[in-house]
Amino acid sequence: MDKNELNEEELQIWNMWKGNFKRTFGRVVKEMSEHTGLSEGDFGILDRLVQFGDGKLRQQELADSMDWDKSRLSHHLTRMEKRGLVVRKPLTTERGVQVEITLAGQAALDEALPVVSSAIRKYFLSQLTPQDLESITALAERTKKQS
Amino acid sequence: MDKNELNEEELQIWNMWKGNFKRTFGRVVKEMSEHTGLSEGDFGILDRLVQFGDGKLRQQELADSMDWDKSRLSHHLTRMEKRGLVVRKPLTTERGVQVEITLAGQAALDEALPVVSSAIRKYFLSQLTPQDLESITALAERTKKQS
DNA sequence: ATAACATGGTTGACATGTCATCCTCAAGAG
DNA sequence: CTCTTGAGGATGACATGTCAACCATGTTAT
Repeated sequence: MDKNELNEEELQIWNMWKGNFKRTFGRVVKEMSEHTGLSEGDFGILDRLVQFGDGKLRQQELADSMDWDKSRLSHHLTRMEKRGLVVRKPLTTERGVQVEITLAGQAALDEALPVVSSAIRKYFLSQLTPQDLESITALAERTKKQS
Repeated sequence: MDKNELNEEELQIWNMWKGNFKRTFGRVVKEMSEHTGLSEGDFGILDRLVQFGDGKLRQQELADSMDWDKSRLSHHLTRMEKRGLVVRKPLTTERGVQVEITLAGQAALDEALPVVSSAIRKYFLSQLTPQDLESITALAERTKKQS
């Protein structure tokens, strides 16, 4: 048995797993962006601002919670600021930058939340069996611990 | 019960599923790109050229098999051609363009194949239980059939 | 034949991601 | 105090993705 190359079934599993994610995730993101004009990144940022910081967060904290590096976040915030979704203010107490959601940002988020929820239900949750739930949970645990 | 917003567990499932994919898939892609300089798109294109067309494919067929639109593929091929991985030639028999893998492209693919296989084993296949296999297969079937 | 339409591809503009580099400011080490 | 070091960000260059417009060439209807 060849240790290197994947056999047909192994390749199939990989391709099904990848294809399923891209299909489903793409549907959810597309439904949101078509209905609200927000991208996945936009939504993640706005959502964290209100969930974790009551509308404002330090830039570095935001980057950590998104699992983005500081450069990526900086670029994205620049674009979002230009669209009026957030503002950046220097911190007074310490070094760093405070990111705050604007009224327009809050409005966009409020509009997006139900769309996202229903899309996740329609394209993802509704397709899951109880077995799938177990599988997803356990697998996520396992890969999180990997090197 | 609120039909719109997701409850805590539903949100957890979505986030675990999404997080697991991005982590695992990212590890595989990163391992390949670090070892061979090929991106995910590069690899998919080169692999299909040899698997489905013995080294050459019509551009539109390639786009279909990648599930990419023609624009995306056109841009990507332009960059790959510049790096010497493929060449484009007008078809003589009919309208359209023939994409051919070059020697350099074949060499890059040969180098990448074992790296990709071992990365998929290490980060993905090795983490799967028999239950996971069933779950992945059945779920992929279900979502493929969705609207 | 010619007008309408579909197919196969390219292009430009812009959004998103990644990487390396640079800048500023703070905390310690000498 | 000066020198190094690291944290927090910004920036420029370039790769990747998306969308709409464009162009050329076949096909079909009238």
